[in-house]
Amino acid sequence: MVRPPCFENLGTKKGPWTPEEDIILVSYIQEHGPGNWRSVPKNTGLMRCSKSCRLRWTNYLRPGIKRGNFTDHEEKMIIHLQALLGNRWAAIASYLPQRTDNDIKNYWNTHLKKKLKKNQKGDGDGETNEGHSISQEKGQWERRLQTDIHMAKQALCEALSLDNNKPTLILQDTNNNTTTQSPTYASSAENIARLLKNWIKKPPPNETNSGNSFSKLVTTGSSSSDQGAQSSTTCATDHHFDSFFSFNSDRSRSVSAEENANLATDFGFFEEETKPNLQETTQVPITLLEKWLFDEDLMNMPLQESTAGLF
DNA sequence: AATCGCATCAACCGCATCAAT
DNA sequence: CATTGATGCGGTTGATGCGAT
Repeated sequence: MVRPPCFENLGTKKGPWTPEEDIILVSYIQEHGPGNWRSVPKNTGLMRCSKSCRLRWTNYLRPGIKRGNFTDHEEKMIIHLQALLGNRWAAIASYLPQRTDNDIKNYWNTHLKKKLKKNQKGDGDGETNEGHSISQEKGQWERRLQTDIHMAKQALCEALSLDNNKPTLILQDTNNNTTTQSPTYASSAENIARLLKNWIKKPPPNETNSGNSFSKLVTTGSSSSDQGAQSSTTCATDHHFDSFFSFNSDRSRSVSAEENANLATDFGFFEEETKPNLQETTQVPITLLEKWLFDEDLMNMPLQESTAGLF
């Protein structure tokens, strides 16, 4: 069969997204929810292919995503998970709910690879090199198993979260008080607000250039795996994970729920009554596997040692 | 100040997989 | 079961920024 090209329509726009396009996309998703990407360009008039819209949303505009400034812990996790799972970025990203697979992939290729090489030259016996070589030895089924366990857990978590008809986002403040909020596009609104601020400061000469300058100005937003695109429920699940894996030292989750709400409201992304509600939530107990996976000491241990008990 | 080369990261592309019919 | 369309994933590319010269 002949697969239709991604850019099904002639005249489909490529390259960096403009603020206008972002706003259109966010508004549309706010109204209709993520998914059914095929219909997005049709219904919004965006001259982008469905794939491009999905990617833009999942990697950049989706709420609850953190960009740049990888913490030491995140770094270790990525190294550890990469050794374990290989280049399965989506699977790795599912353990770092605030990060997108694309972000992790980029970070791996630009920073961590080099770091590992350096280490390899330096002491030849670093934690990570060993992990890497072991990953080669580990059979594919083992990797699959690792991911499948997580997938199953995620599915379960998702199923549980369906109890609450309204999907919720879970936030943790500086006092480690966990709160939830209904899904909003606050982060996206924040992105766009910031972006427009810069946009106004630095009005681009024309539409084409505007995208470029804009894309460099915006530094927030980007998600975990593409799962984020599936539904706001999944998004809630991501935050669920994030909240009970409170390993992330960089807890400065950019903006609080309330700040988000205000910002987004200021920006007119949702009506007053749809402002995020802060409510309490139950914590999901951490599993042994995840305990093992995220244990700080284990992360510093050569992989072979740390996996000894599992296989 | 101009040029060059490297680093970074958003976005693209093609293939794989899933789901509907 | 086969076909087809939609979505997900991972590798790669290209535009841009930035430091060195």
